[in-house]
Amino acid sequence: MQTLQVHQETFQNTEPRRITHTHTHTHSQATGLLLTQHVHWDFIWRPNLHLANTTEFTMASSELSLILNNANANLYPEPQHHLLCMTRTPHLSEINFNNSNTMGTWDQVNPQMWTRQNVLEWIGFHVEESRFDASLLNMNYCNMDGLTLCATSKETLLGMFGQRFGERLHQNLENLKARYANDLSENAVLSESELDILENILQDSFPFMHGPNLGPLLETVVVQTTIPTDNSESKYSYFDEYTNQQTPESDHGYDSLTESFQSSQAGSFLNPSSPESSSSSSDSDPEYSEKPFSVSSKITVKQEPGKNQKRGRGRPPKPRDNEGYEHFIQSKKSKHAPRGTHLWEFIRDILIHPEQNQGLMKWEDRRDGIFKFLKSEAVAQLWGQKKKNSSMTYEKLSRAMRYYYKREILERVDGRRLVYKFGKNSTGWRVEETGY
DNA sequence: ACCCGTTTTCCTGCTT
DNA sequence: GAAGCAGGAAAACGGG
Repeated sequence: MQTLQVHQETFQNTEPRRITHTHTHTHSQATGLLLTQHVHWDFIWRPNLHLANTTEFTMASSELSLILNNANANLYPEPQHHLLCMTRTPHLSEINFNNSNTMGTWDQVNPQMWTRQNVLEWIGFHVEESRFDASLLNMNYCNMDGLTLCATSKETLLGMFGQRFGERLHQNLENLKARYANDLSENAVLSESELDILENILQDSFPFMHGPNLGPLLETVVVQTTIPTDNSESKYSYFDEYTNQQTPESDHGYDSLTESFQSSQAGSFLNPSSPESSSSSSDSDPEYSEKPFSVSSKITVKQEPGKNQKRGRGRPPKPRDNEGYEHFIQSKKSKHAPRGTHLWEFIRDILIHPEQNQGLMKWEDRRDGIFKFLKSEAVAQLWGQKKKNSSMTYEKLSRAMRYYYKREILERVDGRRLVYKFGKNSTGWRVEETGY
């Protein structure tokens, strides 16, 4: 058995090609050698801070948009950068360095090593393959890492994903597990080429970081570990992790709307009828959500003053400060930027989950798709939150709504304030489509 | 670089 | 008068 150590200095070195590794020989029954990347958590979630351009933002404050983002991630899967997929403990030999497989990274990785994003992509792949109605998915059940997934019994999977889709997932998972079953003790040593590739990945991942800057951020060690194959061995239990997550503080100073969503998030958004949903799902962005521990409960970002400043027509340019993290986010997302949820989809999703929307909107006529804004400004705020636009108002939102008339996504409802109707070009709201 | 689709912003006039 | 509606105009912005 060999233990390989890549020291922290490796990443402080301005010349990463000098990565060194040492071998120590020990007798061990360990089944594998894992490359563990400890990325400091402040780095992981600080970008979220920057993204949240709201007056006041708490980690738990934007639940609806976060949940919707999760839903988006499922509907429009976004390929993740290698390193961000590696925040748990992937086996180096299992990393798809080419990333050319259209199936996604998960296909090249032992399911036990999957990140939550990998699990999402895997589920998304099967949704596509089986033409399963993704709107029936409970996103909370999709938000688990590979270790937890592998530790989940068939019965539980069936319960989570339904008989047919659950069966399919279970079958495929078993196949994938079997594929990697004999491979765990192999590739314990990094070859020079693998080290080169690792260097490249690190460089790609932190293009704005150079040599010494990487040091404080990355602390990479290679550890010898046994991969648990049993439920009881699973250290990072999905259920433990989420049920132990702290509840949002009540005095965070966010608006009442958000509070109402905080209090309503115990259930699943996409599948509100699911009984044992206990996930908080407060991970705003799956890419940065691989944190094994809770983070501080409140983060406040002050908004710039001067909102009443007179300005010209049209949309002002977005602020371009903080190039560092911003650039990282932009470059990472630009590869395959997801098609964001459209406004009408956002509205629809609020409507089809009435127990989650806390009286923001209601159906006037469910069959005909007629609905009404009950808290118009609150909905606008929420929409703005989703679009990282703290100055969204109902007036602006309604203008966008009116543009839908022409495209027949919405139809006019004359004489009734705050009332709209879904048009023939909208989908996903009908009882036949949602199942409830 | 340019086009296109989808907003976002601002505005005027009208209706409830 | 306030809130909302209607829709023109211009601009932002991401994707192709």
